[in-house]
Amino acid sequence: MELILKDGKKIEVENGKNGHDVALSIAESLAKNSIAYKLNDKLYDLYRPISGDGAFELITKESPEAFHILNHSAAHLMAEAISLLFKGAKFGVGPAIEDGFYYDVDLNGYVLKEEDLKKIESKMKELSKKNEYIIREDVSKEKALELFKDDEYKEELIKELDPNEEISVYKQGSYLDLCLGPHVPSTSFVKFFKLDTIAGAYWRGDSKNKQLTRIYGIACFSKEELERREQLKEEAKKRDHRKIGKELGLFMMSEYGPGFPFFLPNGLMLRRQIENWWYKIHDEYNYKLIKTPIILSKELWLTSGHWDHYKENMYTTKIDERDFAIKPMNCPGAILVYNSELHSYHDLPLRLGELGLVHRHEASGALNGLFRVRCFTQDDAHIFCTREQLKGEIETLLGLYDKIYSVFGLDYSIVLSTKPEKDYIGDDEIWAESEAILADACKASGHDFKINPGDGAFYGPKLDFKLKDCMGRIWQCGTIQLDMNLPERFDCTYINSKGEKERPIMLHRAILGSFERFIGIITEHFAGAFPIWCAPVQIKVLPVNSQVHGKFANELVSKLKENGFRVEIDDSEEKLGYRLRNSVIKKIPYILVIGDKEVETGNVTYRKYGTEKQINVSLDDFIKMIKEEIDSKALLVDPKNLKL
RNA sequence: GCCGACUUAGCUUAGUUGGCAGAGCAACUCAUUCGUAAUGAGUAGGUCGUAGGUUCGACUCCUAUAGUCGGCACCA
Repeated sequence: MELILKDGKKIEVENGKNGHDVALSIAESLAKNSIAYKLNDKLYDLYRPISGDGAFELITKESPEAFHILNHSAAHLMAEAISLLFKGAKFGVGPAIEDGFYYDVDLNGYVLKEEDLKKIESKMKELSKKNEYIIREDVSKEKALELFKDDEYKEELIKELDPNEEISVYKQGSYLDLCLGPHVPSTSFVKFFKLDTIAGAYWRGDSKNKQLTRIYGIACFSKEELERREQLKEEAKKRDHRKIGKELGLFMMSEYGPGFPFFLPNGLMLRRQIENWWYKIHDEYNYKLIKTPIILSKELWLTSGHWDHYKENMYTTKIDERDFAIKPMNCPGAILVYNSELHSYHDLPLRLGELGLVHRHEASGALNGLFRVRCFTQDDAHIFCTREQLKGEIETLLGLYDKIYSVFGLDYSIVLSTKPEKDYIGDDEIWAESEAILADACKASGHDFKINPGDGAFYGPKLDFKLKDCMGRIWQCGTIQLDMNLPERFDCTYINSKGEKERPIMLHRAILGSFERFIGIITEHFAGAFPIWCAPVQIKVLPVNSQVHGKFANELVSKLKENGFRVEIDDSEEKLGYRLRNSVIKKIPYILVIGDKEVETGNVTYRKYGTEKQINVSLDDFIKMIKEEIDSKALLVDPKNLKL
């Protein structure tokens, strides 16, 4: 049989071993819009039909799609192994995911152990060696219900399918699964894999349902690829902000305050640099900066609607017999500031910025280092403007976001979330108009964006900013949200040019999101090797012999401090190599070694983090260089090329 | 909150069927005074997360509880 590829190339299917099955499988694939494959020495080249006329294109094994198909088949292989090892096991769903696959299984109350994963893996290897063909079959709904009558989960899924459509099932050996496909042609494709974690997961993702046992794994086309992915995980572990935070003395947690982080001297120094810079930029962008109280009365939260909609997540208290709540958001405070005086259209846009400390009672199981905490500081702002000013405001904001993210070398993408299907407030017309304004502002400032239909908040559409760190992980940090709710509830107004009261447009926006989380993200992004402008300690001075060079070294420290640098000296009576190592481990940007040579000439010898070169320059040149590096907010090292 | 795992010195950790809790790093002391990733010797440091229980005897087994971690759900 001959396959025609997209580029016109033809491929002959050889009549080798199992030639019949191969032809059968390809014929099926053609008919069912599934995948076909090439039978020769490279068994794992996958093809997909690009039209109904038998043309195929190559999906290289490097492509995400091939990886996806392989992992989906690995999920089936695992399910087959489980069905053989655990009689009566029932199966939920088992899809491929971005970095592997999982299957949700019901083992009748049996608690799966780590050792069981090994057993399942061995069974999978055995089945892989058997090289069972993965055959697709289309059956009627009745037939499908009959086939899966012993599995209530599959049954439930089948019942929801269109009775007039045929239902596809995939079979390999004794194992049969309800599945859309596609799959690799036979089990031997799934050769390099690993099962890594066992977790609980609600059936159909609903916490009202029973929890099934979810087993996660990963499959690759080669041993090397599998090892590479394992290594990436190892690297991520080394960058873990909880580990680095401890090593560098950035922050700590205490069992006396689960989810409430403590900032340690180094962590606070880092944070102060970012805060100072944030304040400075917001002054430049004509924000009015405020600080509003953490505790405010119940009535305020009733007016804002938080008491009714968000009460479970709010910390409440009583003061002098009156109910209060600790703010979970800064908006009402900012609105009180806005409403504290009468505004004219000349005042707008009014940008009220606040580094606001909020508390939210997050579920205990949601807590995660600095990524998910119960108290955090949002880099918040509430912008009050007229309808006409909206587009310009958004464009300015997009420029501001660019400026801030680029300092950290973080790429980002924008997602526009639009009107929910139901339970939203505001006129459809205003929704449409503001969605268009958000989209236009992105386009006008040259930003691509994706649309997430129906994912807007009930009170307005929003732009979300997804940051990508050096390991390719995505973090949602920034957001710009239009709010049609609170200005109404709090009766915010301004006097327009005709002397009439008018309702301003209100935007919520945060760039970093929360300081805590953002510091967690950049700690992992930089693996603790922060750019010199925000590094807790910028320079470490090491006298070769503290008795001989200590005095000179201390004078040098004073001079550097006078220049505003964050400097420490290590004049302990240890060998230079030992003290040098300690400074490198702490990821201090510059190490100055002071010995006879330096004392004589007055020059300094520095070693920059990430290099081993010793560079001798005059003190003035060194100071000038560091100042430039701080002012330009240069990265210390390429975060991707760090030796960890 | 739910499922599961984990919790041993400041940190990283060993501890085999229940029988005196062991190490490396850090700290401290002494010697060493040294030019780019760990000088050597010694000292001290533990109610084995917490509270109960079983047992002649519990770090080890059981129950409860707290915290952490991996997921799920949540993130108006």
